Amino acid sequence: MRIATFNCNSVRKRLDLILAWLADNQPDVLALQETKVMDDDFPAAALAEAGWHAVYRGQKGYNGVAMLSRMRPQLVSFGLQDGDDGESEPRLVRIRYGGIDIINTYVPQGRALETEQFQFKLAWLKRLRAYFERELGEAAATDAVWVGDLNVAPEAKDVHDSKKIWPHVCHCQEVIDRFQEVLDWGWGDVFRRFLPEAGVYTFWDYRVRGAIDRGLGWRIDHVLGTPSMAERAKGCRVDMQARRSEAPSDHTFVISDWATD
Amino acid sequence: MRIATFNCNSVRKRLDLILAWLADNQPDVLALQETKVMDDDFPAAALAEAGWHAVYRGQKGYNGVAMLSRMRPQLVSFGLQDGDDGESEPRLVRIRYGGIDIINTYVPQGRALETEQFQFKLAWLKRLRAYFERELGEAAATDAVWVGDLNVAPEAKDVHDSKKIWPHVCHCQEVIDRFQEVLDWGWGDVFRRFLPEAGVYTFWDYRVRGAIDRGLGWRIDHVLGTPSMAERAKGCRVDMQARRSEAPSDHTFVISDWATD
DNA sequence: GATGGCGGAG
DNA sequence: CTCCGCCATC
Repeated sequence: MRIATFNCNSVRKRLDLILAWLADNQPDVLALQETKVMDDDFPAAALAEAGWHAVYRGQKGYNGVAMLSRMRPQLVSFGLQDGDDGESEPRLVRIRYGGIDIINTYVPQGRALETEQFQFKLAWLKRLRAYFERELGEAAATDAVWVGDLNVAPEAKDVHDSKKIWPHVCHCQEVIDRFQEVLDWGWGDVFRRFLPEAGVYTFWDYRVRGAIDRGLGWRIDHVLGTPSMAERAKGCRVDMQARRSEAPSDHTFVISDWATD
Repeated sequence: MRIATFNCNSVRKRLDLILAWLADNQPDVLALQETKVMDDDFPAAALAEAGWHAVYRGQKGYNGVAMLSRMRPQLVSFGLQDGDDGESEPRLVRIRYGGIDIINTYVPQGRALETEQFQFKLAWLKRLRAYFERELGEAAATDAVWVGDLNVAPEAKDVHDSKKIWPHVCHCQEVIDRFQEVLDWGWGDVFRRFLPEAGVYTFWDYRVRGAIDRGLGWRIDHVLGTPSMAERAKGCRVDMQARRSEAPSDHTFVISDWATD
């Protein structure tokens, strides 16, 4: 089973890139974030024509998540389901696919430390921990994979210069602590199990010239698994090619492979 | 001598198209309208790299004219030079090239009949007649070519359905009369001398689906010459290929060939 | 429908 | 730097 994640920064702008990537990489599931499209305008027809099923929830201009898969998922749900779904639906989609719960999140970025957007991000991570507890139950008894743009770089090696960047909305103690509380539900970092070295990134700011070649990236896209899934994890890698393409997203694809049982 | 004209609808968006077209068609001079770029941002370097000299005058967002040529023009001037040059400079450029005065204009479109923009268009044509008289002197004694987007479809055959369109800011009696006054200075219609048949157009509205294939165009881009130049005219044609290209302008190239003397 | 400008976001 | 939405122009 191959599960990939990609913050596409507009699914419409990246449609050709995504279709080519799907054809080349043949994942079972591709999780997309920042689709930036209302549901009526999601390019479902073009994806269907290429043989990909899509579930998606978007809004005008920002956010938006989707799950592409070869077959229709067994179950689909959107949002944190804690009473504020209008807000959280374009940030969380969960499918059951091949007997696995796959959760795709686009965690709020948080804008700046002193803003209420940052407080919202912290609260969102707390709500997410509650979501996993409430919706998935015991981690030890669940086959689940969590992927997405988590907007958290938890370790020093997740950024190119931790001291220089610290404190940042994606790399500061409050966010790391809140993220750890989510992990404590029972998530294991599958990305780092296979890519433990420093300098492996998944996002490079458009505004930083030559960021890729200068190694000025961030590891904020994640692949995590419950204990049973962590055991089944066979590999995880980052596809740099897409980030170097003609009209790239500022993120790139992360691909994970899992034993089918 | 080959002189071409093209309303490019943003020289930056059309740069690759223009470079490819120049390489294929090897004009001596290419007149551009609606470059839509401030002078500092004109892609002069990329053109120079391909061996093309450029003179240009633009403004923010709208209008803007340029002349591309293999060699530096002998003389260059911008605007109607009647005291309102700030306005008219991004609409008129004149060069002397190979012993010929070549005038490139982007005549105001005129928005709608009841607007002051339409009155401005009529006044602009009057000012243009005065310009030719004042700046070029006697037509019979002048080797001059006038090209550009004139926003005038003077004859019924210049539009796909004259009765349906009439009266339109580009196809109504007032504009035709005012245009005739400009022609009366001494201009001969070289485009129509070589392309007299109906259904030959240079502009197709983006908003009309399948406009090209359905023949729903306008002939509003012109090539005219003084009597001596009309005599030297060897041919005129419209290049449909560019309008059918991937990311086209709504206009296409008009190419004229002239005996070198 | 396809430009550009602007302001907001990342 | 590159998206979005909105507005204006043609």
